Amino acid sequence: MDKTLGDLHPRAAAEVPPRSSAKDVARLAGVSTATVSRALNLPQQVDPETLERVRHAIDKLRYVPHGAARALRSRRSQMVGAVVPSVDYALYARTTSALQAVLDAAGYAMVLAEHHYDVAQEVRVTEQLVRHGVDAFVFVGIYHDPALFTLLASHGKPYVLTWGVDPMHRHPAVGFDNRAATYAMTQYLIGLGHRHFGLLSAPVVDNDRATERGAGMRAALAQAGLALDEADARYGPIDLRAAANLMHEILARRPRPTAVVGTNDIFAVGGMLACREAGVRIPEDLSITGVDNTDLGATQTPPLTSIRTPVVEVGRAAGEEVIARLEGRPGEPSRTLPFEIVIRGSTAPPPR
Amino acid sequence: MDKTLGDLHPRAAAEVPPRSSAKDVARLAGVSTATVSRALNLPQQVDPETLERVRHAIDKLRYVPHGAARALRSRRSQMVGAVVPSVDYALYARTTSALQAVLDAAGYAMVLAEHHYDVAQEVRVTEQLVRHGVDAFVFVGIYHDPALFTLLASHGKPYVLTWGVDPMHRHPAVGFDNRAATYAMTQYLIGLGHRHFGLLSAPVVDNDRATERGAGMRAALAQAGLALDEADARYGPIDLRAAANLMHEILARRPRPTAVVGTNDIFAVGGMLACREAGVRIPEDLSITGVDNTDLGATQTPPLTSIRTPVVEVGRAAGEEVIARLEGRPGEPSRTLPFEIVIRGSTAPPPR
DNA sequence: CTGTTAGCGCCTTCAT
DNA sequence: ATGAAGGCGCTAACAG
Repeated sequence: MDKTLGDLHPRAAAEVPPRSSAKDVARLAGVSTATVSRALNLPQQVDPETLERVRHAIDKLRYVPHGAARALRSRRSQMVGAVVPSVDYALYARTTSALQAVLDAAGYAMVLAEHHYDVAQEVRVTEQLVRHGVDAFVFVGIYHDPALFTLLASHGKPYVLTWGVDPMHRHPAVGFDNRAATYAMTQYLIGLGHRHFGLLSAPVVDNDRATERGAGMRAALAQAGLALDEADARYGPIDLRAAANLMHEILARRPRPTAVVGTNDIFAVGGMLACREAGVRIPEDLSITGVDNTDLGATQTPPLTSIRTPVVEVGRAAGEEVIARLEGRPGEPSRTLPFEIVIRGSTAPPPR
Repeated sequence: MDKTLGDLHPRAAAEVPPRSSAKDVARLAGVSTATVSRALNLPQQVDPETLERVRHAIDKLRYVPHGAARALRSRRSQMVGAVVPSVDYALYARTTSALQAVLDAAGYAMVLAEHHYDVAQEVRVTEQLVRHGVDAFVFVGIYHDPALFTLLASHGKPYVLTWGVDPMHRHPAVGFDNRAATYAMTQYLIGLGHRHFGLLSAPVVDNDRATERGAGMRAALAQAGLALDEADARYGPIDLRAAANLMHEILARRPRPTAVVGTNDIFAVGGMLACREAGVRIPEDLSITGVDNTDLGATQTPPLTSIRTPVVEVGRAAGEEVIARLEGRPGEPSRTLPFEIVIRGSTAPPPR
């Protein structure tokens, strides 16, 4: 029917009945707007009978409080900004999801922004979120542009850093020790007999996770009297194909490393791809390891040795910490969560 | 130093200097707040010299406009709600990321909420976002609780549905034809000679993607005079281990299907895991296919035959559509984007 | 327990 | 090109 079809097109905002306000609810319930506000925010202070009348009016009018007005008056928007490099990396998505669940349960909305590993962009999007009125922030990583902290301080916004530990304890942080993770992994590889290592990493500039993970590997090597030849290290974007291409360069080295550490599972699996293409057998010819213990790594043939990092717990704990600060409770200055090596089929003693 | 350390603790909000307002900027620049507002929103109407003075004052005071006040006054918050089942599914994360980029470029903030495949929860979180003042919405999927549309209509919020097509054109939608995707895939398998099929799917209740993908498979079978025995179909959560367990049940069937269609790559890879565990060879003994063409599937041994769905394009287009509606432009009533079968090593003619 | 009152910070006529 | 003034919807302070 034409009439029906005509009705389907999105209507201009002007044609929509104006949304009802606290005043409308007050009128219908025969109370003042102050009582409506109290019914919503401090129901225990309202006479049960009045409360009932107000609630009925709210339902009838489909009243939903105007968040901006509330935020303006109460100086709290009940929104938290989550600023992450990219949710394309599955593990940041998991942390973000856990954070979202905690915030939602406490009545906070989560505003998400990405900066694609660009510290300047990170400051920019954070200022956008300040502009939009978010009350507090969660960031990924420990290192950030000093301008970011200036911005946060000048607006008095609480924040929590995640996915790392702040050695100086200058900022509240919830995370794990990235350096210790690759340190442990490298020690394990050394224990298997490996002496010649390669590294597949994200660019370390402005990226403390990558920096620390590389440092952990180098520290373990140094402790065993070994060293990483920079010619055996490759840096590139977190992308399977890019990682595979870098791995081909490592495979071309002579002598060739017998163990390659990826700073996360994407690099490691990209490396495995290159090995398949080049006919290099894992783990007989070459051992390879990742970090973050993704499904991607665990389902490879052979399955990838990796490190289970507590990404979900980080998101959850970050949510708790940021809410604590928002509600005036002190919160932990920092929380360091445990990781765990998961040994699978991609590692073995070196050939010969 | 103790003094320094003492300074590291998060300060209570009260100790923070009050953020500067347009009034402060006006005073410093020697103009009225109206001019400050114009300098920000209609700079071409302001004398260049005055503009310069105002901008200088803004920088000096680190002034950031108060979004809530602006939203209250202008009745637009410049925030868009993205309501997705879960960003844990990597593909929704990619769509969300693309959406975020488009919104950010246009000055909109993205508020993210998840509902974990619960339609009632979807209405609940959407109302939360309305409460927080978002101007418009993007949802995943075509089917939703009618109460959701009532809510949106009663608040006059524009919205766009994604990841599917609305056959009735009742709602603006940006997506692809899920049914056609599995239809094409099943036809391809039939062409290889398969006659006995299994299905690994998400629960279809309230999930149009799963429903349509299952329907596409059944339609292709019917067209070839075949049918899916419901005893060869299994439904469960989008989770590798869960999918593997369901696949073990299918593998126990006698006679056993020679081809199993997963409604996405997680199910298919979970299925491959079970086959490895059971010693069933792919593709010699059994063919298996996914949908969404993830890295997870592409890197398996053998690599998974799948369907490249335009998940990034969907996010981008949804952003454009929702912005168009927000800015009063009409926008397309719906956009259907193409998909593409990607044939890899997990499919072959049936045994014997 | 409830009503009255006074803004929160900004944008937007209406004047000038 | 700029200023003065009112009010968006709500909550906090103060009465009663």
